[in-house]
Amino acid sequence: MSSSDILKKALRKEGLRYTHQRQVVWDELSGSDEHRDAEEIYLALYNSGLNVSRATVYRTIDVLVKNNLVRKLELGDGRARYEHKMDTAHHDHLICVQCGKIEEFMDNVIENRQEEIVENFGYKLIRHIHQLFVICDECGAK
Amino acid sequence: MSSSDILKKALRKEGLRYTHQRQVVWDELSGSDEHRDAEEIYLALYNSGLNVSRATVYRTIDVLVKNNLVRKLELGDGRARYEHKMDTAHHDHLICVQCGKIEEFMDNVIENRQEEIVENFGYKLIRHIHQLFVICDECGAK
DNA sequence: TTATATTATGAGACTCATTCTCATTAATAA
DNA sequence: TTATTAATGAGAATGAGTCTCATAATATAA
Repeated sequence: MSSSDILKKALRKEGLRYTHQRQVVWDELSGSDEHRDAEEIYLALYNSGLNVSRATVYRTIDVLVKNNLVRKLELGDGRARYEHKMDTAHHDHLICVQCGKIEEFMDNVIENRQEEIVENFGYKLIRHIHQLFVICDECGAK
Repeated sequence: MSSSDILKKALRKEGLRYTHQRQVVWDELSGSDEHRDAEEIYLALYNSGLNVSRATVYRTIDVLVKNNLVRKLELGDGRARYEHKMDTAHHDHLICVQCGKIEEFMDNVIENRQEEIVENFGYKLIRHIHQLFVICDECGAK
């Protein structure tokens, strides 16, 4: 299924219209594995001559997040980062506190433990945030 | 060691002055096990007739966080919550996505796994955020 | 204690990411 | 096509948090 088919399907499911702006925002996100904030997405489009307003970038990202095409990362620095979820398995993140580099990790032991913990409380797990703030090899070498 | 001795010690270590405002902000935080935001702290003081400015509440909390007397929680909703760290062991949080209730958990298996993961990357773990967003028993019962 | 030096506070201006408003434009339905 | 309705753009508004600077309070020296 092509990038535009995926988007169209999600929009149809939500009863939303397929627009040029929504496509280019989705293209920008799905075409990179970086973890960028909304302004970076906006500027990348702007610098490609694609004038999508900031408001529309934010609105489109919201739609993509709601439909599970994009993941929103809150790192606690006031700017949310976004990553597409095409062909990607679930993972969490390591963030270097010095250089800001973001790596991904996934650990089944932890995933299972989480479920057990929540179960013991008698609760239901909806989602989780697990971020390991580190000093990466390059920054630590100095 | 009394609440004010703890504060005085931290301030002395930082070369900061011991003031009435810093004491009442610390009293407010250390006297409750809730997870409140800066505005709630400010209002609690205000309603007790203690007029500490918002700026000073923020500045004092920063000092307390830096000195490990208070922990800052970023839940991704744009408002940081704070909890005191007096007589408390390390723990992470469960947050009900419906009612906002916050519970604490701690799991050694997960703690150890984190260390191993970071080690495998050749990185050094500085701190972590682990939040389980759930539907709690009360909200799930409906 | 009293004077002096220096830090802390308060009030409100400011910042910055994000959301909202509303007139205009574009996509879908008829 | 046209009519209907949703989406967009521009910039105003919001809101948590930070900054400024004149004034007040604390620590230091005498």
